[in-house]
Amino acid sequence: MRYRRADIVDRAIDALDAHGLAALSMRTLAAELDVRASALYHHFDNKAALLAAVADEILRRGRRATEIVAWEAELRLTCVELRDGMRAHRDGAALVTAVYDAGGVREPQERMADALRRGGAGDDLARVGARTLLRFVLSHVHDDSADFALGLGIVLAGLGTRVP
Amino acid sequence: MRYRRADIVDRAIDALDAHGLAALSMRTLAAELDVRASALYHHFDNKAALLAAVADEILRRGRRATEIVAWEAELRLTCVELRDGMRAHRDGAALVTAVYDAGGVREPQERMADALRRGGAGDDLARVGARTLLRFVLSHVHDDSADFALGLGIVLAGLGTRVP
DNA sequence: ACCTGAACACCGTTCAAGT
DNA sequence: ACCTGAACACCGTTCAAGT
Repeated sequence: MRYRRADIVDRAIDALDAHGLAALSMRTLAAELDVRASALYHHFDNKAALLAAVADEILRRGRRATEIVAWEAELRLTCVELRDGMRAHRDGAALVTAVYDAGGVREPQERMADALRRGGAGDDLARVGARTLLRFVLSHVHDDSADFALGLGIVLAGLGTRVP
Repeated sequence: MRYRRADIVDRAIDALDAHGLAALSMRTLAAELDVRASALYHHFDNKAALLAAVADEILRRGRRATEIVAWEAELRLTCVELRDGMRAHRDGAALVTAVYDAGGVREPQERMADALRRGGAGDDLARVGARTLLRFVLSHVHDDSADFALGLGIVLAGLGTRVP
């Protein structure tokens, strides 16, 4: 069989759902594709690059069409969308967090910073607020939904005391 | 040489400072102690147990005597202490986060929940607020101090809108 | 363009045996 | 009580060679 990058990413997401992140090695993924591990290096520089592509695809699939609403509602919706996207796959949060920590998946954070600026926040507040929200989501993915909503409300209320 | 658990934990912290978490394998640590890797399994069940002991020791060393103060100041101090403890060692944050995610190092979170309850928060708010703060600290360890203080102020202000 | 085969330099963990 | 020696079943990555 001959594959393209997208085929490998698709299969990696399947493997993630089936066996989890700890079991997603270059060798096991290659075996699922009935190929040697070394073949994957034709498509990706290394494992980190492969995981980054997988994280991007997971978040892309989780994204819904977003209407322009009041900044707080938009931020809340973005956070819920992110959480849902990650929860749709086994170890999705662990994977996205690893890639985020390595400098990837910056788009959601920029989207939230834009929303804050549209709401009247200055550059520093928009930047720090967006990062705080993004990290809140990453670290609370596995809380139950009530706790997540309560914690998110706390952070948004804190932002509300500082956005005009 | 014959060692005790504490000797191994001390050497692991030295190795962490010198070479980082990624380089801290059972084999490299054993080599620094001039011992085989298998000897470490006499002292710890597995690598996760060893890392948990290292994380506890890092946080214990980072803890300063805390006076009883107003709940917000106490929370702020606790967060700064945690951050300082982790920043004192290379990959300290990555290590403590890994252990926290595995269910370890619950004491700081309990301390913050107590502070919130003393401040008048209900059980749910104390629990979620403490977790939100703990995770804020874990995920902002490497921000510069101004950004950390600003973000922490946001979360504390949010709590302030809910604690009587 | 995409893949194989073989190798290199590692891992965590187990366990009988030594002192 | 603490450690060795040897093994088992893995890793990520490289690279010449094949089609």
